[in-house]
Amino acid sequence: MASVSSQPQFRYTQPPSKVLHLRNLPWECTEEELIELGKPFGKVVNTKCNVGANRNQAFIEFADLNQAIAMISYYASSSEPAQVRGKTVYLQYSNRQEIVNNKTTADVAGNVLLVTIEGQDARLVSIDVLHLVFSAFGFVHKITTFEKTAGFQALVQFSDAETATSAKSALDGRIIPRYLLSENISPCTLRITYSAHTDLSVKFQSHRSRDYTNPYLPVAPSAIDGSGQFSLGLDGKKLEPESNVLLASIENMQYAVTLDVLHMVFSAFGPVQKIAMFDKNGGLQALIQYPDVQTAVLAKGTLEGHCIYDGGFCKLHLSYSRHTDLSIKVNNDRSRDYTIPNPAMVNPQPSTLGQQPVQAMGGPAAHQYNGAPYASGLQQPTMLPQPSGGWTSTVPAVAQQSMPVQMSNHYPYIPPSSMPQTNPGMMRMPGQGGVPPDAAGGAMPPYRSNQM
DNA sequence: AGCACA
Repeated sequence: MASVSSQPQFRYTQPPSKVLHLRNLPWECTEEELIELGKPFGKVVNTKCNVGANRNQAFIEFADLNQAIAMISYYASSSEPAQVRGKTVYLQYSNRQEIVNNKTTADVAGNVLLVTIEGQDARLVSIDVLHLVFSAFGFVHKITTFEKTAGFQALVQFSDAETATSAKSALDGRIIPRYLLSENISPCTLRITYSAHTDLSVKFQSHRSRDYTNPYLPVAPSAIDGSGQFSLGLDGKKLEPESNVLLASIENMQYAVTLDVLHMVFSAFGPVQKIAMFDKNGGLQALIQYPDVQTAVLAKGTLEGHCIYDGGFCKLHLSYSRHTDLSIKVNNDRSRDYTIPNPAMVNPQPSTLGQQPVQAMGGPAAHQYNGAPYASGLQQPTMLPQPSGGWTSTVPAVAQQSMPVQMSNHYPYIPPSSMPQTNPGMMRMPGQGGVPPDAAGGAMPPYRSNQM
């Protein structure tokens, strides 16, 4: 205990304490900055920053009460207010006598992040979008989401604290990129702290929790029944375990959808290995095989519910197939194995549908897909390294620009002349996971820091 | 801009 100043010449709303309460601090104010601020007045023995709902308050504890008084006194009569990074901070005695527990779990680095999604439509953010966002920093093992008083929250598990830290520092306080969300969803801010968890317990794959280390984990019973087919929508869905093979159903197929059209559409996300088309329940379905699950997830997340042609034609519904490797017996206009090295094996001539000439679409159709092509991240889109550039440069394959060369070799089917106001290469993606408008147009650097 | 504790 320090000797108490017996001179009440400075009366403030709070009785003196060697702990000072600061407010109006800039976000992400560091302990070092607090120490710098207090050092001229005495020995700072403890600090706590990021306090309060807005995390813009802090405490400084001096070794001696007189030092705290000196600081308060100084700024009470100074013409220059106390500042941190040019921002005026307001000081007063704390109503506590010491800083307790300077390090909370939220401050101790761990491999699991506690993410609070803030915003009007926070709970419309799907677990898939979160997965995509956090995968930019490393392999995401598990995600659980839940509703608390703090709002919509998620726990995101990485392999290690370093990866989690890079994600935290890049994403904390940023918004989820708009193009990952439906247009009518208002901006959602991420607030991130560390969780004390080290390994989340995920019993089922569901719209609320995922275990990406175990794609064949049973699907939650609650997610199975009643949900039937495609629940589209903005929030959780995806009832089946992820797979590298997608099952596509095409609704409202006013125009023929050919193998080549499917190949082009799905190649935007990664190499398509095999496609098999078949009729089911009077509609057309297709199985599309990628080399890896991540690519399929990306394609599904982006394409689900969207139409191949403008005007609501040929709407895609995607689910995960239980297949992992399709058996293509013969290459024809309904099925093809693109991995077969000898092109002579492939019959490029659709037999039932006349192949239409391809011009008329303002450049190669492939370019329409520049927004979501795969690129370097192809093999492991979740392994993109590199925290330093911020996630501007690290975000998933969605952001990559380069286009697979082979795209230009494919001939999208052009529907009959009655084709409505769009060319077939142009996907309309109004919904969640949609490619940003610029992306569809080809020129797009969506990962600007100012978009976060 | 007003006192910490997923």
